[in-house]
Amino acid sequence: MTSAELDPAAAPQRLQGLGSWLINQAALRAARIIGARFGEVDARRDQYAVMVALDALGQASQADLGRRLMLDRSDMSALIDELESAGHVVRERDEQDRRRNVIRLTDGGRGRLRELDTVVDAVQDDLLAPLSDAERDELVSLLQRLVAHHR
Amino acid sequence: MTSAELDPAAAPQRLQGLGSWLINQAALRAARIIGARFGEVDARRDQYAVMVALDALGQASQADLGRRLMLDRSDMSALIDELESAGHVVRERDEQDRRRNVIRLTDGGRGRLRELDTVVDAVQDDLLAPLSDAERDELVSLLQRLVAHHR
DNA sequence: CTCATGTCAGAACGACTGAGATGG
DNA sequence: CCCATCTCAGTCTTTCTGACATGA
Repeated sequence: MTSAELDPAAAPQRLQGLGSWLINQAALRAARIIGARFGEVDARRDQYAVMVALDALGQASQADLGRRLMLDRSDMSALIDELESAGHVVRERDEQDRRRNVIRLTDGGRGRLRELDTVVDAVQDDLLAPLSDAERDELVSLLQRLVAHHR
Repeated sequence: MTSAELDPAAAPQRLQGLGSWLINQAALRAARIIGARFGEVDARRDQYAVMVALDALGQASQADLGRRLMLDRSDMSALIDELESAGHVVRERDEQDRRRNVIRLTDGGRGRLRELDTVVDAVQDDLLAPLSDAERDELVSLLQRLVAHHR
């Protein structure tokens, strides 16, 4: 009998052994931590994801960003609007394929990204606090395979 | 260079190494699978969680259920309403503490729970498909510790 | 007076849907 | 013609807030 079983207000074992339930609970915790830390600097997770992708790719169309980040095209419009009016990205028509908007990070956007990177580091440390470095790698590896499988 | 790096529409490595992002992506996948499977039998995840908790505890107040399952007590009202009108639970005033509602599973509710258990098994197999049994245990164990730490 | 409980209305957020305009 | 991209308006779902009445 472990001490966990003695917790007077714990979820039932049957749920705690369920991957689907645990993943949802973990995501709930992650969302709260992210919401708190990102809220302090007036940012959101999806904005950060877009900027990371743009930093890695150099440039991308909105549809491409949506596919890579699993964000809907319709939500991407408003998202890019925000980043553009904040001066973090520029949006230009692609002259090779004039349906596309080419999105690129501005210098200001790169600065903002570095700022958010420190926030993300803090989120990671907070969220994964109970795990050792090796365990964090293990968790990341397992989740990578799980996510990669469901696409 | 692994094959994953060659995926033409993959999220950037920087995001894929982020526990918080991966957990959210995994939760998104889980939500879709759960939504699909539970939708087929006209059920939802939170209804299942409540019934599992009641089956384990015998009975519980709404506030207690909310604390154990991380559901807001304001949302618990409508949730219990649904389960009650479906005949899966009964809601009675606690005569020892008349602020509380005592919730208990009905026989019909226990039958419904067994039905949903088979759905949950299918969800687990689908969601955790790419992982071996040992890896599933490892993932569950890591997530348990992560969730337990953030309460 | 305080705190906990249950109920309610509504806000906030994220994910999604359908339609239209433009262009390859 | 068909298909992809972007935009817009709006829905659906889950989570959360604030308020209130009741009662320990």
